[in-house]
Amino acid sequence: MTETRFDPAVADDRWQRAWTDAGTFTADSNSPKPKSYILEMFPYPSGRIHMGHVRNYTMGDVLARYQKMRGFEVLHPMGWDAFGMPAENAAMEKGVHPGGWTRQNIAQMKAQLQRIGFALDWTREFATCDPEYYGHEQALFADLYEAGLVYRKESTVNWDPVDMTVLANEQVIDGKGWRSGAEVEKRKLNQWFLKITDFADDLLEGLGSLEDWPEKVRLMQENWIGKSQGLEFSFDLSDGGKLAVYSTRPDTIFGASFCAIAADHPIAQSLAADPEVAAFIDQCKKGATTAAALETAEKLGYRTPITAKHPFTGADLPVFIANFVLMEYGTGAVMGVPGHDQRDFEFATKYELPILRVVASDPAKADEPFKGEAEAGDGVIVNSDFLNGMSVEDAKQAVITRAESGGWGEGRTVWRLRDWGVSRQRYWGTPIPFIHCDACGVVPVPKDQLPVTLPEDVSFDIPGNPLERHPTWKHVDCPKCGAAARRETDTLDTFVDSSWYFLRFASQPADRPFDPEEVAKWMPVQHYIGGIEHAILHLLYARFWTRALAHIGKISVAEPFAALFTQGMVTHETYSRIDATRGVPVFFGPEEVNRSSEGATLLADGGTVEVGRVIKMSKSKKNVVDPDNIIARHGADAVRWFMLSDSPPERDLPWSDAGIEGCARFVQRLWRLFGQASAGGAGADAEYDKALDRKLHQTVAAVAEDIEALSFNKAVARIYELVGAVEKAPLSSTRSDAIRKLAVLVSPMMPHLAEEARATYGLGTGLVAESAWPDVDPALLVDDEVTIAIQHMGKLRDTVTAPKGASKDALEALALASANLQRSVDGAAIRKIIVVPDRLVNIVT
RNA sequence: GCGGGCGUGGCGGAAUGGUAGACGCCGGGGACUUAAAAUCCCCUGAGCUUUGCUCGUGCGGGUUCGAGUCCCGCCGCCCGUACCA
Repeated sequence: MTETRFDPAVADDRWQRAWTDAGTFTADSNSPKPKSYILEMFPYPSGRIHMGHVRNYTMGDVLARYQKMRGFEVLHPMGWDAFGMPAENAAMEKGVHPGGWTRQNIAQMKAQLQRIGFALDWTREFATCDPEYYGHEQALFADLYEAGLVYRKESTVNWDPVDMTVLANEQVIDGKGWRSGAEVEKRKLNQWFLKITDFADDLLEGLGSLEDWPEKVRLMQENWIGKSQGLEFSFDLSDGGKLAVYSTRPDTIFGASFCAIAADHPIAQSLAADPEVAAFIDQCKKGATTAAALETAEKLGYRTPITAKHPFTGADLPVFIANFVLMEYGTGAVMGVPGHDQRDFEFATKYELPILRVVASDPAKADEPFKGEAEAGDGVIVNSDFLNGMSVEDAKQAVITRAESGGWGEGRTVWRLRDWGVSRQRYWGTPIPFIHCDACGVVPVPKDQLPVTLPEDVSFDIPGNPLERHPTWKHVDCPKCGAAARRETDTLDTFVDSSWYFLRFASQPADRPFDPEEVAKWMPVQHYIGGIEHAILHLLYARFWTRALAHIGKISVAEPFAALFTQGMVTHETYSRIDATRGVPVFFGPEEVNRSSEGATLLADGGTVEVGRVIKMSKSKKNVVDPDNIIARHGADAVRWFMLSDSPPERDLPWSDAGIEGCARFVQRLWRLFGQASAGGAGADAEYDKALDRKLHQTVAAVAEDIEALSFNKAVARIYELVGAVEKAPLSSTRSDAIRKLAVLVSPMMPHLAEEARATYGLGTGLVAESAWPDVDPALLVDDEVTIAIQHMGKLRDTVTAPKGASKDALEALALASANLQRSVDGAAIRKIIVVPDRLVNIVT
């Protein structure tokens, strides 16, 4: 046979059409087969598919194709998380409509995904900006309102005083508005909230059932929900009033040396007649609202004339207004224990307040000075009257008991988790379906009037919410009394859109968000794959929506995702030069640079550029590789193979040209091997090659195991080994059989190559994508012989071959017969011999 | 600041507490070729007094017959931190 090359430019398109024509990946909910729902986090349509998407969807694709070969009816859908800020930014910068921009991006990205040959059921595609989708979302939101899970309250936002608009945290840079450069202020707005805290206990409990979630994600969610037992109690104030505080560390109450209240605490407000106090309160309003900004900002306080009486010692503690205390948490006031809380320590140091030790590593160290920081750890209570000698836990209980019997406080379970603020003062999102009437108050839009659609005629030439300033959109009649009323102009957080999309993929009736019976057939998602950056918010919100919908009887599953996998990023080295005049680095893209093993030069002028760290691909660092170019050059299968090779899927994957070229070479190497399928083997028993057959069966079993564990890099390594072994094996029927099965084995990763090889070389009938995974003969999985390590004092001295399952005595004898071992032992008395069957013998002298 | 994770050759990585470096990339040598590409074969952690020995999994301790793996304390980097998605 003349040697040919595999041509992905022809084959990729041919097989993508064949799968579409055959409806290979269209999920049938009425199939009698067991169901498997494979889902990757749907993309935001930013414009182009990037390598991170390719990696994410390749992993899901391998699973989907593999599961299909294992006899499952697979649902593997794709859609678009299409609302969000980038569309509005594009509208501002380019003068386009967010909807048009988004639709164009979707069309482009869909075509890109199709060129990679993903086994997706495109019949279920939708975008969250489809009025049909967000209309159903509005109906669900109204249902949750009816169930008492939606309410309104004041909360703080970032306010740009120049642009007169709310800023997202991302739009606040170093405490300033990204466009205006003005110092950001905190401002209060009346906003919509979802009662996720009603489900705090359920969401925490539920983590225990998520055995196939990464331990780290469960831990992060547990800490985020943050259940803790503490004490709420009141101080008697010098002005005759009371100050309620909450503490998770009542055990340290004897260490309290001050109290601190939030700037918008009623007591602070009551003192605001004093211009100094008013000025301080104003100062506290400066800055952004993020936890990181609040926690790292310099601790500032204003000492009020009021003092608080310590409930045990009777000491008068100064009361401060402080910028690090938030009205939203607990009671908006805290007791300051500088010795055992880092924030309090910094505050006390600045304002020269006593720093008392009430916890020590042991009672003898009750007077040990602090080493420049608070000690938040465990220990024994000291300097604390009746608590002395107790553990931290016992002391907490003792204080709570004493407060409750004394009637001045009580134990309370509190959660770190806060209710979910879903209001956004933006255009490109789901309109919140409510109407404000002066007479009737807040009235939901009747369901037969849904969807509340976004107006098309909006402008983005000035900052702020276009819905707010639209001439007619918000002016409506009250559905209840018919009087003139105002439509809500806030839209929903886009995390709401992504909190139930997996249900809509499973079932898409026109008149309802989903059909519970159809949903029950597919849910929960068997494998959910996406980035670790979603470990908390998206995954917690989706879990909450699922539980909330179950709570109001819409569905019967409690947890949406049976198994979760968080994949790493695709990274690339950076190329830069320092701009001589401005002193800042100027970055260059990989296509502008000639990279050799010694370094890199700029194609434009031949001068050297600095090769920087390997970091996440980003436009600003220009270290982006476009999947389209790579697919055009090497074909989809080489890219897919690269995405799965080398790096474990949960870790970052550094992109390299050498790597993708190696993958493209391997595709051709396999193609050549597939061409040898009919060489030599006539099927006679004499041609049976047991060693090769064993390798084949072991590899099939191991690759299946690796895919199921999503250890794609190990599956890839196994396949390399098998390919090497088949290439080296003499011609035989076993070898031909191995080649045919190899095409099936690699097909989840390299589906186009597998189909083309089967069709060209007659390796089987029908589509590989619709074939069964090869069977494994368990008898061939076990080796007859094993290599035994011979150690002296834990150091390797020799290896010997022994029959599998050899007795301890036999292995001991083999070890002692080793000349290398004897030389090392050098006649010393043997104290002990450790034998690990089929593994090693360790001689201890 | 707080919560979580990661750290192994030149590079990506493999390794139920049991032979550290499988597999791939890069690099070196060779075969084939008029030549190149492609392909194939061999070598490739460091060092040494090289039948073999010593060192070596971010740093410092510890547990163990035996530690990349378990424990304690550090360092560095990454993710999240509630209005980026």
